[in-house]
Amino acid sequence: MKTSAGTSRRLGTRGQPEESRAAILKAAVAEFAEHGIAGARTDAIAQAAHVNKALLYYYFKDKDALYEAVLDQVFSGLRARVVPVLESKLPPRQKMLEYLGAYFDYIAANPRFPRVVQAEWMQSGTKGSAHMRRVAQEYFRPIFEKLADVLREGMEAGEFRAVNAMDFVPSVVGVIIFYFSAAPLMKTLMKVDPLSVERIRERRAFVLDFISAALFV
Amino acid sequence: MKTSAGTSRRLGTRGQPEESRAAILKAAVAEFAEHGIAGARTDAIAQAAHVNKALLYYYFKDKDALYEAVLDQVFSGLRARVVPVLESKLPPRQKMLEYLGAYFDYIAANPRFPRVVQAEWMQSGTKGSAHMRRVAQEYFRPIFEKLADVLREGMEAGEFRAVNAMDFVPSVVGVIIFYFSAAPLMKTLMKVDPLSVERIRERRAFVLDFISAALFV
DNA sequence: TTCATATAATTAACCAGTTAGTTAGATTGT
DNA sequence: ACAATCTAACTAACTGGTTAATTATATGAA
Repeated sequence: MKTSAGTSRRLGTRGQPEESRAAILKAAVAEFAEHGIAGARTDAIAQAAHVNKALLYYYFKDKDALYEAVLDQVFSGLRARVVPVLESKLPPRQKMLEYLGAYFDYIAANPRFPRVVQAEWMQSGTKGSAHMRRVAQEYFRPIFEKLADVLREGMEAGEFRAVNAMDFVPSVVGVIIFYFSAAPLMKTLMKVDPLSVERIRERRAFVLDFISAALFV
Repeated sequence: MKTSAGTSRRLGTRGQPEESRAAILKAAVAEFAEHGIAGARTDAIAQAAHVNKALLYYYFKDKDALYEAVLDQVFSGLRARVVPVLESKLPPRQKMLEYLGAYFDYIAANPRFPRVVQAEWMQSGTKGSAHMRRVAQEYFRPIFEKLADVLREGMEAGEFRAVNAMDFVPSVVGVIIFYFSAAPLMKTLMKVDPLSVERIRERRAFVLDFISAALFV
């Protein structure tokens, strides 16, 4: 139900186009996460989505555009969860905790997302790729700046230790994200499943405590 | 090709085989770091090493074996720096600080290494790839266990807060590594060069302080 | 109600460019 | 001479992307 009022467009459609598109996107997230941008195979995506490969190119311009759509889905979801918290009127300490929790929960609910992002980090070495810059501008900059505000506020209130946002923010992201992208490796190293429900609950508590201890006075 | 006049270092004739091998390996590190394992091009490696592509296959079985050699170089270097510290007789607090510093310095001196590793994380999604397990066994397990010992010791001495090694270790790695793999993105976001010498010095101080605050009582 | 028509959705088959890996031989120090 | 080192040229397989045809549905005139 997405035909909005106004000019009724003539839809001589069969099947559910939205379903196909969504299936493709979902399969693409998995494939890109698992093999990276260069390693992802369009045939594999089509097969996983139970769809002919040409349909990928019917809905998306090319592999790159499909990857871009994947990035948008991942980051718009993150933004939707996290920005409301940062724009709320909580005191800095609690706002930070809420932010950390929201971020963690989003990643925990979608453990393959970090890998999609890592694939993007990878994309081009020293200089940033084309849509890395776009993603940075559209998603990261606003979040980063709001987060820097919270830090400033907390430091002025004497509740936070003195930290540089340029140091603090990537550290937090690293702590949250790295655990999940390293999970397969950890699985081979320990007996415990790093992604079991209890483990994730423990991990969440640890992350909040760890960063609290590092940031709060 | 560089069949130029003059005495430009012409590897390729029967000069130093070790030099050729080393040149290939160095070029491979850069290429794998920049494009990941699937994105790396053997032609590009050969060209960067000023060597015929067939020579890669003279020294290394195939692309995969070359990547394995790259992994070994990266991780044996890390181990060489870090294990002596962990086996020294320092008190836990100082041993931990030494370890963090050594780790950080190794990565800072080779900022592309994290990307090589990320490429490996990526390699296979849920289950670990063949040589990820090997790397884990050969390099990570011993380091991890020694580190867990330090933690236990420090906690028993009442110098460390109560932390689970399974939580603490990947968090530390994440903090150290992520900054470098995110550097290209940060460069587009801030005015400061995240890899300048002063910035790296600042970053080092931050990391030590950040983790100290999070771990020490 | 019926039926031709337009068009969205979907596919099988194909193609051109790329890439890992090979082969057959050349070069060089000893 | 001869083996270690190195290369130009080649190939088999793969992969992103295209094309031409096909199916299903809505629309509207008769």
